[in-house]
Amino acid sequence: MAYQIELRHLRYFLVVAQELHFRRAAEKLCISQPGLSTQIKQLEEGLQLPLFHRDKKKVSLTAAGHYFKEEAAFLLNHLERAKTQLRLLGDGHLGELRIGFLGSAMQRVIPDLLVALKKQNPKVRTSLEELSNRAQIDALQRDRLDMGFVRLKRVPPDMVLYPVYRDTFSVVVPKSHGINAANFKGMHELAQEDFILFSQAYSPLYYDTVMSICEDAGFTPRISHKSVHAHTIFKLVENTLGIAIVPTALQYGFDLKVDFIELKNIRQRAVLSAVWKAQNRNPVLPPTIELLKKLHD
Amino acid sequence: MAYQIELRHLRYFLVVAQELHFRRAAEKLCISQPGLSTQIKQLEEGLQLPLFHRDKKKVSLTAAGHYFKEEAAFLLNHLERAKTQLRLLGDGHLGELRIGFLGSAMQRVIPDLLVALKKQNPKVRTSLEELSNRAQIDALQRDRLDMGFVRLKRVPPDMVLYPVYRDTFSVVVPKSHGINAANFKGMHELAQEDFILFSQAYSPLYYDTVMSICEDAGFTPRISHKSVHAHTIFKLVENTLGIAIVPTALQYGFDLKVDFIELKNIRQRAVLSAVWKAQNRNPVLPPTIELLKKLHD
DNA sequence: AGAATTGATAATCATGGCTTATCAAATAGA
DNA sequence: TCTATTTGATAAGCCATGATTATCAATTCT
Repeated sequence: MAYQIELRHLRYFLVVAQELHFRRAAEKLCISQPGLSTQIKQLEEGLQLPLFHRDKKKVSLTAAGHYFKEEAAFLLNHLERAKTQLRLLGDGHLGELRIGFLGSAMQRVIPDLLVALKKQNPKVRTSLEELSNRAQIDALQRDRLDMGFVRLKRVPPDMVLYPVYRDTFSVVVPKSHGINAANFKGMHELAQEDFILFSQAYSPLYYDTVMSICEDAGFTPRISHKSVHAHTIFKLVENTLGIAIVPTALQYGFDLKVDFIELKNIRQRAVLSAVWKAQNRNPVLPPTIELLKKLHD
Repeated sequence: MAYQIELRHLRYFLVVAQELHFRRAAEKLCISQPGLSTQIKQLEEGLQLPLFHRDKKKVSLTAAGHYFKEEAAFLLNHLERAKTQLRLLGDGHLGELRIGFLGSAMQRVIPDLLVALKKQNPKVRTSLEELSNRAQIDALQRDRLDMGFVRLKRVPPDMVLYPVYRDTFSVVVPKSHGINAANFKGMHELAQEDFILFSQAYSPLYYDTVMSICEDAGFTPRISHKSVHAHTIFKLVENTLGIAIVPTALQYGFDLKVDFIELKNIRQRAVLSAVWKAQNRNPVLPPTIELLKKLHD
């Protein structure tokens, strides 16, 4: 072991890795450039391999550097998080639970969970962030979230997926539309409509499921618009730019002039699942999972 | 923020937390007891809460101390793991990039990438495997591949799709065919031909795209044969069993008696994309992605 | 009480982190 | 091509601070 690595090294390294420029990085860190250079050199000596290519006036990360950047960021983030958890613990709280969710989980599942959690243990603090499926998985992987609420059927192997809410789908039509909940016969009636859907990148499972609904009805939908916001979709429907198929839960919480026709008789369901990392040691997580299972039962 | 926390603090703290005895811990750490005391005090100041009860001649952990012991151990262990990973990487053994690709990527994209990669970082080892779209996604999912080259427009949510090469399509006709590059008027001339295509299962996107090309020309193709190998397709064309539509790049690398008629004036393009798992931590991956983006620009 | 622990404090030493001054190499501009 | 500028690395010195020794107050044990 050449040199003992300290957090200072990681902090400095991260800034250099970001700036790819020693002088700018040094300025950002409020230290001198030579000081920074020696610290980075120490780090490289401690790891026994170079983290930067310094050839031809250009600084760039080596393969090892790229890898270590991830790890260093992870470590500092984890320490920061431990510190906030400690602060809460010191205040008598049990800790903080960082939750990510899709917009469509805000209608029922998330509020129910939060209320129950508050009731069971008032000393738990929660932070909420609306994120796409993809962003949630990413944030969980990096320990920026403790629990996500997604519409996916598979997650990385070190994560647990737990379905919490099976919803029906509903067709969303403008009030002026001839078809409504009373006279609706079946999806086949809608073969000629323009469809407005959530972007496939936002939720591939939703997209595939909607496709299979139409396929079951014997047609391929003509898609006129895509969006990642339910509100946008409803606005478009309201303005007769097409019809939509969305999880039924979305009918609450918006004040718009559209009709929902619930599709009770089709096989597809909109499944919302909780996800968390199996090895997450946040003390608030286990009671929350317990609670989820109890709410779901 | 009172004090900047360093790894030294964590290292010292862990020993004290284990021994619950400052003098013994100091001895174990080969430092003096007063030095250890001040360091622990600094740590507590940095976290803004006490980690030890020191009343009545007995040292014990506070609740916060218990929690922080876990976290500190985790952090140091994680850093150690990162270091050994890096050491392997330095030996060049972990520096392997496993690439999967469609046959049609072998003409340009893959060779270009490999040459550039070798040039930028000669210590990276690469392994290549020709696989179908589906097989590549599967292998990526199981961590058997680091990067794939596919013709797909969507991939699972934990993967990234990055288009790297937009190619035109070409009609492939036998030399003896009346129509050739010089007198070709448009796709509508080929409405009555038999078509030989790549299997739908091999590449759904290719299949759909060819269908849309014919649709745009006002006909539905009559399909006489399907195959998963370009070579087979060309052989069939050569023997006047039909004509084919394939990515233009395939005209290089085969020695066959067929003519390529490039379809420059249609809207469809054969897009080849790189795919990788977002959370893949192979250190060779990031510089490769960077390289791809630079090559593509 | 006296002896022997305990961890905290005080004063001092010295390692090493940081500074300024400077360099060689590469780049940009005229 | 020549100069001016910018890059990161090096050299020498300062000083902050981690660590040391000496000591203390408090507790426990005999």
